[in-house]
Amino acid sequence: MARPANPNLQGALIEAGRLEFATKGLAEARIEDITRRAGVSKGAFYLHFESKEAMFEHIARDFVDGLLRVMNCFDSLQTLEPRELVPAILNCDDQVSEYLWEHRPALRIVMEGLPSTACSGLGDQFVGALESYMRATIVRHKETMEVFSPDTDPDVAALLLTGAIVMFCRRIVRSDDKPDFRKSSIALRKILYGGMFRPEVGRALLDALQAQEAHS
Amino acid sequence: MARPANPNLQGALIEAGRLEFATKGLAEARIEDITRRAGVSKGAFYLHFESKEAMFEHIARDFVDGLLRVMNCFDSLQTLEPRELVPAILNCDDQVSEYLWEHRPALRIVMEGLPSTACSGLGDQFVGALESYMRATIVRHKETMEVFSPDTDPDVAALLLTGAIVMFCRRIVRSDDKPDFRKSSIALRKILYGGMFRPEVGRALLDALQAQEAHS
DNA sequence: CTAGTTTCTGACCGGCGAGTCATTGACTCG
DNA sequence: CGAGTCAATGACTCGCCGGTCAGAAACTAG
Repeated sequence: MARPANPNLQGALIEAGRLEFATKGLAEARIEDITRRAGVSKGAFYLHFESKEAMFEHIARDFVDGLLRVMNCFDSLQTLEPRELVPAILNCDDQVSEYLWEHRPALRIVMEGLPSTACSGLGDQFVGALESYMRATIVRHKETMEVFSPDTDPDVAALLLTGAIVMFCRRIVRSDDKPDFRKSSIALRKILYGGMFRPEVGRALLDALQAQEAHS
Repeated sequence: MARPANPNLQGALIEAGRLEFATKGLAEARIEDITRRAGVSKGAFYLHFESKEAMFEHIARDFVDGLLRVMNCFDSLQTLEPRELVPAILNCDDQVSEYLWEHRPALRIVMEGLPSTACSGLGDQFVGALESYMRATIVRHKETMEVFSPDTDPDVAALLLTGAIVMFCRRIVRSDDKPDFRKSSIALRKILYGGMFRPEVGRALLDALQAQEAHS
């Protein structure tokens, strides 16, 4: 029973924060720049966020949660036959790439290290989450699908995959227009599958990748 | 002909700076903390460095220059027979790992992103330098050595290798005691060689890796 | 020892920006 | 319409820290 709050304010602030943090980082971003970009006064910021760091963490957490949700699509791969596998994998790759591309400012925020006390090692946490997700997925697939060659160490495979993702993220953050994710993803998987999978499975998947490559 | 300057002062400052920057980052590190750690007064800092940023850049550049120098050992691989190759490669891996381990504080500094204006994208520059170094090496080896399978794209191979290195750097920065680099390096190369090299070469190198693995 | 020179010290200054809060004014209800 | 409520404002405060510089200290030459 009084002046109602502007329902878009928090959203506008967060969007402005994403952009400011993405270009300047936590330390260099100024609250007044964020609020100016959102078209409100400085005081309004503190109606929605405890502090600059709180907003930063909010944005980062949001992004990582969303990403992990999207990445769940890899779980559905377990039930597939090898022949259906390649298109399904590439589809997952597309979804993840799309999410990353859509959320570039937040991605950029998260990719920076930040060893400060407040939001200690955000980039680290991000990469760590990716890596353990990849490892878990690989272990599960290794148990249920019999495609991995038996001496492929899930830790090492996870490291390689995560490293590749990190490099992709880097490219996404840096480039101004959308790269051809599909192409890169095929090229990468060709190398990885040749090295990680049982020879017969690897060869089959490689052929399937080749077919997809010609197709697109 | 007057009071002689303390010859260790600059070195002590740099060492202190490395440690402070490594734990707190550029923005959070305080000049007084650096000088206190070095056992000198605040003013002494400005006898040797223009500003905080200048010292930061100095430390980072030093580290990257040294790393690229160490990585030149990969150049000598071109003249080797496939049979001698694996021990030589692992030897190079050891040298690089050793350098990274020795310079952990500086590595940590460089791994953080820093989108600020002053030292824009230090981590980015570092990874970029690594990637283009890897790409150049791969291209050269591809021309002269005939081990790569013809459809291995140097860009993609460089991306994978660089990603792996970045993940290694991350592990080095995080761990308190020295990881077993040799073991990880063998496991990684097993996967990569299976996927990137001509089948006959790949198999030979894989066997050699297996032998090295048993040996250590 | 003294004068001259350079290193090193640390109290001080100034600017900057996070966070505050008295005030304004938009809105609701009766 | 007027009283009451709460969102929103932005001038202000305050602490912090990068950077300075007058002076003390350390040393040398003669």
